[in-house]
Amino acid sequence: MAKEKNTGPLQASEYIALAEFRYQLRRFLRHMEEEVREFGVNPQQYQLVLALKGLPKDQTPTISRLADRMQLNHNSMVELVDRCEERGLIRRGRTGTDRRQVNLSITPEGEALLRKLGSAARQELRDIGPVLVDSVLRLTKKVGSRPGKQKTTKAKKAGA
Amino acid sequence: MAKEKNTGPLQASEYIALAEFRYQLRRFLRHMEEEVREFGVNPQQYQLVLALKGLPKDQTPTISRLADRMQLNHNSMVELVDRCEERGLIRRGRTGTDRRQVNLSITPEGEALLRKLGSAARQELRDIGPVLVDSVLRLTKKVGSRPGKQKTTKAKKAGA
DNA sequence: CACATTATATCGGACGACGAGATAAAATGG
DNA sequence: CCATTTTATCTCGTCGTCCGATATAATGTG
Repeated sequence: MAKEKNTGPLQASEYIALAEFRYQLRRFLRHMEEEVREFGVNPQQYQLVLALKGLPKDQTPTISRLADRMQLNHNSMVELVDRCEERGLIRRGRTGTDRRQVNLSITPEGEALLRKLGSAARQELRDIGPVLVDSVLRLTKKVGSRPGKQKTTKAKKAGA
Repeated sequence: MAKEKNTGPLQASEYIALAEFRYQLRRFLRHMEEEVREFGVNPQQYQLVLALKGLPKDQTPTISRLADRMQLNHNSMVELVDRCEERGLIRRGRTGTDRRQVNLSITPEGEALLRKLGSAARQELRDIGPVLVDSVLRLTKKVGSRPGKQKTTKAKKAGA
């Protein structure tokens, strides 16, 4: 049974699980990227619009906040916002209270993009989600219970 | 309770869940990136070594295979292999059977890197894994069952 | 008002990914 | 066995994006 939490060096099966997790993750991300590109939008731009749309209501949509949400530096976010604004996906707007801050909002075109890609994202996640969850669980739950066998059955040979 | 599979346009709560999923994902990826960089290695290089280490035994470690595993184009993989070889993490080796193919292998230095970062990866995943799983499940299972409450409360304001 | 802090913006440099095209080694057809 | 096609890897030019450093503007502090 062996359900130790094992904190030492990784076993071969763990490396496999970790690599498998990354593989599935990349497949998901890449598929979404391609999906996005078909609408003539760069992946990061879509991510920003999505981050804006999905920002919890108690948070203000400033440059810094979004930078944190996308785990980018402020300056990178400024540039990303520039690009998104140029393509008409979002808008800048200054707040009344603090004129340093920028309030970002989504344009109708941005909303349209979200609608088009939203279903795809959900579908994608439905397809690959279980595999992702499986990978994570196998890595986080416990190790060594049965070092030999794994009921993986993952999609081998993706694209290329 | 509303447990419809809903295939139509996304609801506000779904956008939030989707954005939250991306947020947590980025946090995980970025944290690992920083961890890797502390060892003077570029993230992608570590990923390649890991992909190599975690490659199922029935697959040959060629350029193309690894390119698929990391969801890159062949040429991008060639360049990545170049960089990894220069830094002494992996080695190229031609096979006897088909001299077009390249057989990649991990150097002792590469193995050392894996050992150092393996535990970090596992720890990382233990920390953030449940949140990821939660996000995925909330998006894939059904929607509207518990729209109000989320045990989010995670570290707002991560980096910079 | 001098000074520090916060929020955004700009610029130069660098890295990595890609497309297009080149090479080398098999496989295939006659 | 040679011509042709296919497969596997490699090379090069280019572009997008990220980052560090630095600048500007607004706000806060004493």
